[in-house]
Amino acid sequence: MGRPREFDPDQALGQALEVFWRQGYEGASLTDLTEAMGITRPSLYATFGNKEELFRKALDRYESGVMGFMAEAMLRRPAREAVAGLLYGFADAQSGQDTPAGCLGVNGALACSEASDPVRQELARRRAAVEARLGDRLRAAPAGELPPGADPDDLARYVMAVAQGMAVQAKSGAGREALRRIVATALQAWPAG
Amino acid sequence: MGRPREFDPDQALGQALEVFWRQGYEGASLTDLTEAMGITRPSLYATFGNKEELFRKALDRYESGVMGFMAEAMLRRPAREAVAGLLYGFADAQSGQDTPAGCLGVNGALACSEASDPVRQELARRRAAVEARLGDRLRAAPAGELPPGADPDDLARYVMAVAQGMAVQAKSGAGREALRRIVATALQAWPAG
DNA sequence: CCAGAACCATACCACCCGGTACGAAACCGT
DNA sequence: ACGGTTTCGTACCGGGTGGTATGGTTCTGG
Repeated sequence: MGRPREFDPDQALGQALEVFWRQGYEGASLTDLTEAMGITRPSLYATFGNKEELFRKALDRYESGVMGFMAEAMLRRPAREAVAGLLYGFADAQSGQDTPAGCLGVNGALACSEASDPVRQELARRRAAVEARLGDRLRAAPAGELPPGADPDDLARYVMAVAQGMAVQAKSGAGREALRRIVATALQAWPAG
Repeated sequence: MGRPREFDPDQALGQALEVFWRQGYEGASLTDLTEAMGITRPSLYATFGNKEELFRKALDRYESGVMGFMAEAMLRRPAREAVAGLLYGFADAQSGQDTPAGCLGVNGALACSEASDPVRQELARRRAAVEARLGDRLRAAPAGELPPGADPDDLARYVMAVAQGMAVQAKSGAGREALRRIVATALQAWPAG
């Protein structure tokens, strides 16, 4: 019972995700968020808790939506195809025409003040989780699928570094074609293509 | 004539650089800056203009100091050695024990609010300048020094992406050894090593 | 020894931040 | 139609932001 809410929480969360994606965690003010979501401040707090919880929920949605391609890409074989699928997927996700440039996780990872340290640590944790998943995937690959003498964890770290570097460039204006060329060059480190 | 200032502007600028490096442009408040510099607000404004000009001066100092190794590294031959020198130099600069983790330029490049858009654009411009310099260096290399079929601009973009990716990881806690392994893996994309 | 100039320190400005108290409005069960 | 409950809208809170006005202090040139 009681007065029904006049907005769709899912759609509002989507708008919040876009604002966070474009402006980062600290760069997105409550005014920016509520205006984009079409919601008043108290409604935001009643529905999503506070700014940090709203960000975490937006992050969940980002991972399960925008980054949803990862699960499938990880399964590809041989291992080089999985890596290629991941990198090209990242490149496309960071350069979508209807989405902000760059990566939500990377954008929020660097700056700014130390007040948002919990958020930064959460983002670092999630990035580390992806890196670990990739390391597991590569470690499970049949002998011969990896570059000779390469360590799976080193490869995973390298792939993540390329992805994060692309995120920086995308945020600075690099287009999809430029990112895809980076991926193609990066894959040269993986012979037997 | 007049009362002499009681601080050394060069040393104060060095302290400001460290604060900007660690906390980013927006993350560094005037209180943080003045406390680290041992200076009052009006002294800062009288000596350096305003926060943005102070940041630009810190950036100049960063490029000529911390990034000073680039000029020498660019001259190495063959071209692969120049790239290796750059990447290992970046890795070390981003993981110094007495300096903040990560890269001043990358830290400020991503977040946060759009109020600091001029600063972001300036940083993007400087990064593009480095990329262009590297592209010129590679384009001038004798035939055969580059990977077969590789475009110099693509290579330059790739190298910058790896460097920026390392900056993200360094800011997230990656140590010097981890960064150096990324460089070693990245150089696998450049055969004939 | 004094006048003018430069610097230092305090205290303040308007503005924006994340977060909330409170009353009015809209709904449901009875 | 009415009481209870939930949401909405406004207006506000303390605190921090970048930036500055003002007055006292310390120096140099004459």
